[in-house]
Amino acid sequence: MRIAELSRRTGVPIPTIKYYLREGLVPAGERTGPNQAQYGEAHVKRLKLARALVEVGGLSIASAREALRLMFSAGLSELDTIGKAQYAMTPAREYVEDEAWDEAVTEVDELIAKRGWRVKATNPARRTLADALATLRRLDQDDYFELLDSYAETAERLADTEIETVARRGDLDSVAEAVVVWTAVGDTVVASLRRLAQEDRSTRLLGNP
Amino acid sequence: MRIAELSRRTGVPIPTIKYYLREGLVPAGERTGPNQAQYGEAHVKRLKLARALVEVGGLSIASAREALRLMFSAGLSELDTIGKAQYAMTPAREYVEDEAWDEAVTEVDELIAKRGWRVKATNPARRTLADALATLRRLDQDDYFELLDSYAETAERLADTEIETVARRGDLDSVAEAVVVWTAVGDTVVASLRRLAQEDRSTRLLGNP
DNA sequence: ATAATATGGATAGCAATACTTTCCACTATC
DNA sequence: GATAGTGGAAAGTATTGCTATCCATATTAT
Repeated sequence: MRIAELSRRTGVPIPTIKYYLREGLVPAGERTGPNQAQYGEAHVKRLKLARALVEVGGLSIASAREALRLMFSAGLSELDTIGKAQYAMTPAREYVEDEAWDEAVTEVDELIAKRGWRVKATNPARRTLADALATLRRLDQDDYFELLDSYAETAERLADTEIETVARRGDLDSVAEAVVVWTAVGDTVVASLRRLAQEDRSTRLLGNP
Repeated sequence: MRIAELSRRTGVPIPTIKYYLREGLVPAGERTGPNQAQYGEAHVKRLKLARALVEVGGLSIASAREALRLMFSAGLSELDTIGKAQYAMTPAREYVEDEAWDEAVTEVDELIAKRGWRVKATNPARRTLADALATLRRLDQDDYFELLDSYAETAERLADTEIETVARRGDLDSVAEAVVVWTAVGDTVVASLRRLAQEDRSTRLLGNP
């Protein structure tokens, strides 16, 4: 198929497809002439995937490219896949390293130790979490820390179900795809459900019957 | 205090403070002369809060302004507060209304009904969730829907703990502040914990001991 | 066969966002 | 009285994520 059909099949405008090709989110088609190329089902799939990461997952073009590149590079085990997906999906941020930050880092380390989680020191979620906790501290919202444990337990529950589902896949490419999709879109799913449950709970507790 | 101290106390550069004042994220100081104004502790707090929403919560300036405006406008009950916080924090998106979308909307409605959640039809999380589910469908990742229920249960658990903590606050302004902070920063906390737990679970299941 | 349309690829343009910079008349402080 | 800081307005800037325009060639329609 040529670019027009690729566009029709995915709903992505042609100029945007060209842009994604330039940016390496989607691999080039097979050249058949000076200004002709063929795209296949793999391109359709990849394009949909790229769009999902950018639109629903909120990843930047650069992060999405990195995530896709890592996922579908050869020689990765399932284990690598998950770690690298996370790495690619965490945008770089600068952290204010004040007292609140030091305490938050300690808190994260303690939580991980207490839970017995095996997490590499390089996992960027450590810093992201520390940053969020430090922010809460700076806003004098320290009492949220009581909830951390129940949050962690909840996260375990989620991870258990997810890993189980992902591991059920056959080939590595399916695992890779599932991990990428799941990590990115899953955040949105969890966040939305949390908001819905919050409205329900607050209505029950505070609202009229 | 004047702007330099406000900047020192919060770590926000003076030009950025001026920008936030222009954009209405922070109320103007009390004027004492043609080019002089006084800021107080309330300004420090508000500025920190605004920064947290933008930096950690990832809200746009416009969303942050809206969230802050709604939170601290008079005449709101705790209940209004939570609903409006969510509304302000969900950025507007366009949805592709195809078959996958219709099915996803039905799925969301069914889930809410099954759970017995009392959620207004206007809650934007409905659409966000439907969009995410439709995306999964379009990527042929339908088997994730088996997990939805366990996700929903997890979300309930989170919401229970959160509402309990927030409701414990004394005055409405504290509730408002907690809700705003919690909704925005909480997403990041949950997402980070989920990633850490994922790494742990995948290491256990797939990795070497 | 030829006219209209489409293609791939390169380059440039554009709108939105989140700041920064520059000015300026004035104020505070050393 | 010199120097630095202030509030406020306006213009400038860097980045991001597309769009639009060109153009030589290909494909398709007539």
